[in-house]
Amino acid sequence: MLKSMRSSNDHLISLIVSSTAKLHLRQIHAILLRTSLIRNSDVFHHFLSRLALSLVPRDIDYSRRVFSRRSNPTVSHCNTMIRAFSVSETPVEGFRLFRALRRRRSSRPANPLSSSFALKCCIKSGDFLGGLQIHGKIISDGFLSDSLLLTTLMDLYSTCENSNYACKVFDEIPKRDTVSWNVLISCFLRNKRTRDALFLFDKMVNEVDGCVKPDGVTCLLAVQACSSLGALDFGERVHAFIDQNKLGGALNLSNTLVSMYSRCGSMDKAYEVFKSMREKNVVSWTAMISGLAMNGFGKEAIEAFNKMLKLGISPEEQTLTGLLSACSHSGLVDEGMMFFDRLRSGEFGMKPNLHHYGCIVDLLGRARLLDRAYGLVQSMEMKPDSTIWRTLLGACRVQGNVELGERVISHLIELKAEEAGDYILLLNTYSSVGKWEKVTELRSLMKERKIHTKPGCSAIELQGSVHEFIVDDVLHPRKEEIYETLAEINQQLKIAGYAAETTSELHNLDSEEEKGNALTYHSEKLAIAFGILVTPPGTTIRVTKNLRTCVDCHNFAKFVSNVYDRVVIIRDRSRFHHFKGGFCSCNDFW
DNA sequence: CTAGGGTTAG
Repeated sequence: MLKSMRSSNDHLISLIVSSTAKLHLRQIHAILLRTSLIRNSDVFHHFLSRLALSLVPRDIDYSRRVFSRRSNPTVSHCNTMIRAFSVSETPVEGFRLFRALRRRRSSRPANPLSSSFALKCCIKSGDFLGGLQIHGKIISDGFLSDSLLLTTLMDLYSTCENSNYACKVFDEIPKRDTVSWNVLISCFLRNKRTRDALFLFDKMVNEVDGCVKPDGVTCLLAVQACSSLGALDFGERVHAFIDQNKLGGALNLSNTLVSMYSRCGSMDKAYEVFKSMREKNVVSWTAMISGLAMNGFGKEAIEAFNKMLKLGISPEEQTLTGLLSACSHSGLVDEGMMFFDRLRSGEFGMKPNLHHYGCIVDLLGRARLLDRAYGLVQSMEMKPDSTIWRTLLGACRVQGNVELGERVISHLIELKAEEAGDYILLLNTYSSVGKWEKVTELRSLMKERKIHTKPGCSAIELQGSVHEFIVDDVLHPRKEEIYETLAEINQQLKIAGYAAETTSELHNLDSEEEKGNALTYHSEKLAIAFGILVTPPGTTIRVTKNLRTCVDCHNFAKFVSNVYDRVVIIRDRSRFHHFKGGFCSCNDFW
């Protein structure tokens, strides 16, 4: 009798486990209620996890209802529910349930899975304090030996931007495996410790920690790190590692490679990877289109977009952002407006978002149609954000439109989103038309409001290691040689007709008094000088910069590319400048 | 009162 009952339960459970459709589960629910089999803890557990975790789309309300009707939920039942909340829109509920569970079972420690799922709830809801509480409970429950749990804990500190704590937890993990390493790498990546992330990758490759080896995820993270640093050599090394160890093939990894190569200014390599992919999705196409856009291949980006449509792949919002930015970067005004109109008509199944408007504002600004750009911003159905205004401000700066510039910055101030860079743009607008009294006025205002500029930072990669420079850098070990080289370069360039422009571009507020004689060295100049110093003649110099390159440095790079016969590639905040023989690929006005 | 947990694309 008992045996037959168990076998009928088994049958039922296998039925539950195999169902993913909501309707199906509802029918099963009805049967379970009618037969009272729902009371069976085992059956209930399987039913709940199916309903709460496997159902797509998820139905958290239904799950919550089912769960709350259970009179004596076990720890497993609660865990399932906490886990369901951790991936729901209301993760706070999961944390609440965790606390209720612990109160109820005060005599015995909860099982480590409860803490794990509750941690995920805190991570999702950004509840750092709740996470800290759980950390305390992990200690008091004696779960510090649970490597998986500690890995989740690291992720908590990672999302709370506390990479030092994440490191501490990492050191305490008794058995570190590839995933723990990956979480630390992803932590460094999220917290702008990109070089540390690459350092860890190297350590893993060299098998510093026993037999822990990089896997596909490690490589994906490393490629992302290279992408944000613009470290092409390192990226190629990681790519080679992927091929050698047969870790490639996954769609997300290939997509990341495409993006990395294009963000490192190597469109050939990006296309090579793209072409070799057996399967491509929207993300692949978007990566390719955005890459082409960034590198100034506007026509090719449009071609790629049309081909994607032809293949029946529907674009996403980011695809359109890439396409429209391609049009603006390459000065394809008519094409850009045409795509924008099609977008607005609803042809692509979406409405223009802020990024799309931003691209068009940029497009119109570059085409010197400032009034039209301003009109468009005012006609937007959503509230323009600071980026939109900032784009417009950039256009004002290029065209020396003081009036509109002032109006735009008042919008930014109204949004309480004005940044130091915005004041600099306005400052440069004033100085470009010679309004010096306004410049002085604005400067004292900035001093008064204690507005500090973000330091420019440039990076250059040499033999796989990345060297970073800030304005007037004095930290680099070879600073003497670098400054000597820079002085020599300046002399050479002067002969060729280069004149440093010290009046209209003032990134550094405090440099006014020094301006003229000893001029400030922007980080990109230092990086370029370093490149000239340490690489053999003819080597391409690749520099990555966090801000927008100023007119003077842009000019400087042009001359260097000619006088020293080098290809210089600068990655700006949003795009690439390829300098060769005294010219730049960009069609900006300078 | 066993089951069940951690990282990852544009």
